[in-house]
Amino acid sequence: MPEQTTHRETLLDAAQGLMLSKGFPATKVDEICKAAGVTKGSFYYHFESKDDLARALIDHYFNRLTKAFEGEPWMAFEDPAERVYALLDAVIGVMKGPLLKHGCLLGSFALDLSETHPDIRRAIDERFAKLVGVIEPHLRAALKKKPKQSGINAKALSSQFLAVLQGAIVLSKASGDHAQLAASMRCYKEMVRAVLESN
Amino acid sequence: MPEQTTHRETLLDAAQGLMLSKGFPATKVDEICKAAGVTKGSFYYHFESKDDLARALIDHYFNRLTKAFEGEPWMAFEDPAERVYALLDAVIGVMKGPLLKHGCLLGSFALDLSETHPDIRRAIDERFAKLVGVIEPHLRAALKKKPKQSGINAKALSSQFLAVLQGAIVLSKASGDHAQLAASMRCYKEMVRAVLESN
DNA sequence: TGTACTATACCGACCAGTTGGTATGCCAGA
DNA sequence: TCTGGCATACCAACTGGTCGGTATAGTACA
Repeated sequence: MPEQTTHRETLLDAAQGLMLSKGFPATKVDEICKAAGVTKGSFYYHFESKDDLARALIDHYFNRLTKAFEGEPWMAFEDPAERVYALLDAVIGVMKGPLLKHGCLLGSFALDLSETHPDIRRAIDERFAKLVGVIEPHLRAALKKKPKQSGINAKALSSQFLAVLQGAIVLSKASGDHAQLAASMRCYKEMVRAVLESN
Repeated sequence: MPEQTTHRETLLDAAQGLMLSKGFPATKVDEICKAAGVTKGSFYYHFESKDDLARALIDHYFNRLTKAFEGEPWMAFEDPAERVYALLDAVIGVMKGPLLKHGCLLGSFALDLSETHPDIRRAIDERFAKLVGVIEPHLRAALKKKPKQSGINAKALSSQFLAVLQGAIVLSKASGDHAQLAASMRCYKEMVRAVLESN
């Protein structure tokens, strides 16, 4: 596939920006078209419906998100705990970029559409599982190296990572202060450190 | 003030239920009225506009939330750490009730309305600060009793509490599994324990 | 000349908000 | 005790703009 020759990508990007700030239901198709500099006919050539766009956006957004982590050198560390810390630092870096700074499309869709759009709920759940799956093996390995086991397991701790990420977005939106995002993730990192170093 | 003789409360409750599941923009005024068994004229007698209802709902919801914690015996403990653990257990209890099980109105509004409704954003931010303020002094006291100080302060740790709460809701909506809610909060509790017991 | 795509005008359902009205309770004056 | 004025609470029908989606007539290029 060559570079984007069509308006499809433009529409996806425009929709992503608008929906990150207002959510899916409040974002109107006409508005997306205007922002993309594209007409409505073109929109409905590329997408069956507004819901269809939502499904496409989940893919689009998730791909960009994973791409943002490619090339990050966090995997290089020998020690699993160090890998986890480096990964969290990489996340903090991505939080400053356009993909997370103004919200997370997956989280926003989860709140707005989960109960009315079962297929979308499932799509989001899958992507969430993949995100959690990135950090989980390293946390598990780090926990195994611990002398004393606490009541915390790798699965809960890695889900917690995503929960903190999503919650941090909610708080930063409410406060209007993007710095809160990184602060929450740093706090999670320190708490993980406390868990891994407790003995 | 006597018992509710008007439809105002009924409308607020109906709107709360609908908006917890679909969010504000997707919930239609007609729908609220139908759910409340009330006509539209009555709605616009009690509320100036749909946005006005949102503002009233923030109050309504927050009051119910704080009321749900009244009578909880977590303040009784001498040890500040024990107070924190008991408070978190109380939160886990409230998470099973109707106020949090299907979402949090403040979080949902924060994502959907923060960027378009500055006054609502501010109202939510205030309530969030109050919620964080409930746990913060006890965490601070517990941290002071610690032998060695880590890089974690009471402010960050108490904000983290709210972030985990909000994030847990996003995850539970995506998974369709309400049990995730309590699991996240229990994980936070154990992580706090690790922080407080690390030496 | 066909394929891939774009532009414009339009439709019908929907939806926030309005209007004009009714029922009820309360209080003042005769 | 009747009466009339007034405020509160509520209702049903309506309005005008909005929004998701469509129909159709194109254009650029192979």
